[in-house]
Formats: sequence, structure tokens, C-alpha cells
Amino acid sequence: MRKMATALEVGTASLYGYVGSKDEIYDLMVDWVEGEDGPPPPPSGDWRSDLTALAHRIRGSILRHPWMAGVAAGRPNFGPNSLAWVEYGLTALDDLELTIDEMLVASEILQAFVRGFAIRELAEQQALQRAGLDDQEWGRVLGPYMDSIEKSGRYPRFIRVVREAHVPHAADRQEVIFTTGLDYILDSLSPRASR
Amino acid sequence: MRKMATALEVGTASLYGYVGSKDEIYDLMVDWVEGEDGPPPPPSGDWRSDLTALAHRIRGSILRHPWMAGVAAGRPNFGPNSLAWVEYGLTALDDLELTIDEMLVASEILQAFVRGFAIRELAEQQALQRAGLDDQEWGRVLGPYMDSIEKSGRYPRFIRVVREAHVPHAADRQEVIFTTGLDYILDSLSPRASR
DNA sequence: TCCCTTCTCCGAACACCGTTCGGAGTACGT
DNA sequence: ACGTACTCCGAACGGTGTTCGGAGAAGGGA
Repeated sequence: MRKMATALEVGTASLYGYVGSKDEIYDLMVDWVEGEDGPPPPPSGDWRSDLTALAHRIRGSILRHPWMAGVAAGRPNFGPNSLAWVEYGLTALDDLELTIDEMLVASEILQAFVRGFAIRELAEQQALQRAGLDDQEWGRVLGPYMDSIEKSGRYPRFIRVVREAHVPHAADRQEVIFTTGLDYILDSLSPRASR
Repeated sequence: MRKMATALEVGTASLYGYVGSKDEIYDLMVDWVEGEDGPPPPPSGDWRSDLTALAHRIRGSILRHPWMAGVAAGRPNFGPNSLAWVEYGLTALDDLELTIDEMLVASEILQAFVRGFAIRELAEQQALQRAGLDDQEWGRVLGPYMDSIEKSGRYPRFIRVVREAHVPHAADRQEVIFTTGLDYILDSLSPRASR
């Protein structure tokens, strides 16, 4: 609040003439971010690509604005921009001929996955940043600890993942995992259309 | 930190002789919570029910310990209890004959969904609590605003969800949505076993 | 036994936070 | 020119995690 007041060249206490609390500002900020990419485009007619784009957009918003993770996860935001994007998602789901309840559930599930994924992604980035390390150094720091875990003999599958998996070392690993998970969920949505 | 020191009947500053920072304590707390339910049971042989139980367990941990949401989402925890449960999940996935990379991806996706879902669930609970309202009162408070949104004519699908969906009013709605989402993801995992 | 060193413990302070209160100063109506 | 009303915001409140240095106990040597 103090920084914001300084930036606006007013006293800190003056802010409270315009908003009730910091949380209220966050609510406004969230809706502002939702409007950042402009209004939703008209539906393309391909529900799957529309929902994919929507998911990537939400993920992008969280990654661009780290404070979103701790705030947007809160009580649903009913600002105009947020509503516009919810409407966009529901419109895409329309083509699947789900019941209204199924649409709601599908929308919640999609959001839960995207949010959960982006939060982890962000946290990983920040952990590296905090330690001031890049990926490789991080591996080197963890190495000896992993060796000791391996020697313990418990957790053999975990060690296999650490030693043998390619995904963790790929530059686009987050992209791969996100896209795969998204496809899992979308795959499960489509057969329900032809019931 | 002050409260913890008081509870332990030591001075606040003394805590820093045992831990480096509050975050370090959180790391220890997370692993403690992971051990709360005792060690993982032996795999049942039914990967699907094992993974379902695992997901419910993670969700339960977050709901029981609200601070988990803001902490456990952070850098992966490599404490013994956390590792034991990761190993449990990977063991269940073993039956699907996935590649090691596919197993890792599946595990990440499951975690992302569970985390994202539990965080939203928690935030909703806390928003109601903060306002000191129950579900019904909340609906009454929001009512007039919803009416104005309806009159605006935009967001027709959103309004349909608000007016016609049954799920939001069901007592077990969180359970329903969570289970459905989980099934979507698990459904997508199984066909990959018979490749 | 006495003194000096070493180490543990922690009170007090630091820099920060969101929020509240009441007084200073301006603007306006009479 | 005066009195009222209103805006603005400095200063303070109670809170946070963390640091520093001094008080006091413990241990060792003479």
C-alpha cells in the first residue's frame, strides 16, 4: 500500500478513501489482468481449440503476474472481464451438448487443473530464483542428497524417475506436461457429447 | 514465530538456533503432515483405487491444514514421508506399463489437479467464513448483483448456470466435482496401458 | 577457590506490513 | 469575514520475520 501510494504521489492513508482494503484492490487487479488480452474472440466453432487456448491464457496470466496465484484462487471474481472469459469457456462447452450441471463441473475441473499446474510451475521458478541457481546447478546441489536416497534402497521408483526420465531435462517440459494433462481432461469431455 | 516460541516456552530468537528461517519450518511441517496418516499401505493391486485414495488423501491434508496450500505448492518436498507417498503413487502407476516419462507426467497431472481443486475449495470456505455467512446468506447477498448481470443480457450462459444448475446447491458438490475430475484424468490414463 | 574463556540463550531492536484515527488545511456557503 | 464541511494524510497501532549483542551460565586451568 505504501509503495502504491508513493507511485500515485499521495499519502498512504488516502488510498482508503477509494478502496476498503488491500483485498479489494486485488479483486480489481484480477479483473484488470483478465482484460489484459482484450475481450474474448468470437468462438471458432472448434470447442477443443477454444478451450485449449483458454487454458493457456489462464496459465499465462498466472505466470506473468505471480501475485495472481495467491489471490485469483480465492473467491470467484465477478468483474466484467472475468465474467466475459467464463462465458467464453461455457460457450465453447455448449457444443458438447452437456447438461448445465455437466458444463459447470467441466469448467471447474479445467480451472482446477490449470490453476494447480501454474502454481507449481511458478513455485518452481521462484525456488530456483530464490536460490540464485539455474537448472543445472540445482541438479548438482541435489545430487549428493539423491545419492543418499538411492543408497537407502527405499523409493526405487522415485530414483528411476530422477535417473532415467527425459522430461525433467527438456527445455519445454512444462509445456509438455501441461498440454498432456489438458488433453487428458479434454479427451474425457468429448465422448460425453455423443450420449 | 513468536507464538511458536511462547508455546515452547523459549525466547523467539532462540528458534533461530535450530532452524534457519520460517520457510525451513514450513518444509518440516509439510513432511510432518505427509506422515500424519501413517506410512502408505501396501499397494492393493488395483491401481485405480490406489490413486483415487491418494488423491483424496492429498486433498484432505490441504483442507485440514490451510497453510499447506500456500506452502506445499512450493518447491517439491523431499522429506521421508513425502517421498514415501510419491513412491506409493508411482508404484500404483507401475501397473499401467507406462514409460518412465509417462509415469512422471501422469503423477504431475494428478497432483496439479488435486492441488488446484483443493486450493479453490479452501478459498471458498474461507471467503464464506470471513464474511461470516453460510451458503444461503451468500446467495442472498449476491442475488441483486446477479439480477443486474442478468438484465445486462451479456453472459447468458453464466446466468443459466447460476439459475439452473443443481450442483452448486448440493451439500456434497465439492465431492462430486472432485470425483468427476479425478475420473476424467484416470480414464485417460488407463487406455495407455494397453498399447 | 578463583578467574578467565567459551558458549548458549534471548530481550530488544529493525525494517517492514495493512489499517485507523484525528488534526491540519482547504473550500465553500452564507 | 466567519463558520462549517470536507478532503487529505502524518503518525501511530499492532502485527510480522529476522538480527545483533549483551547477560549469564558452564567449563577449564591454575
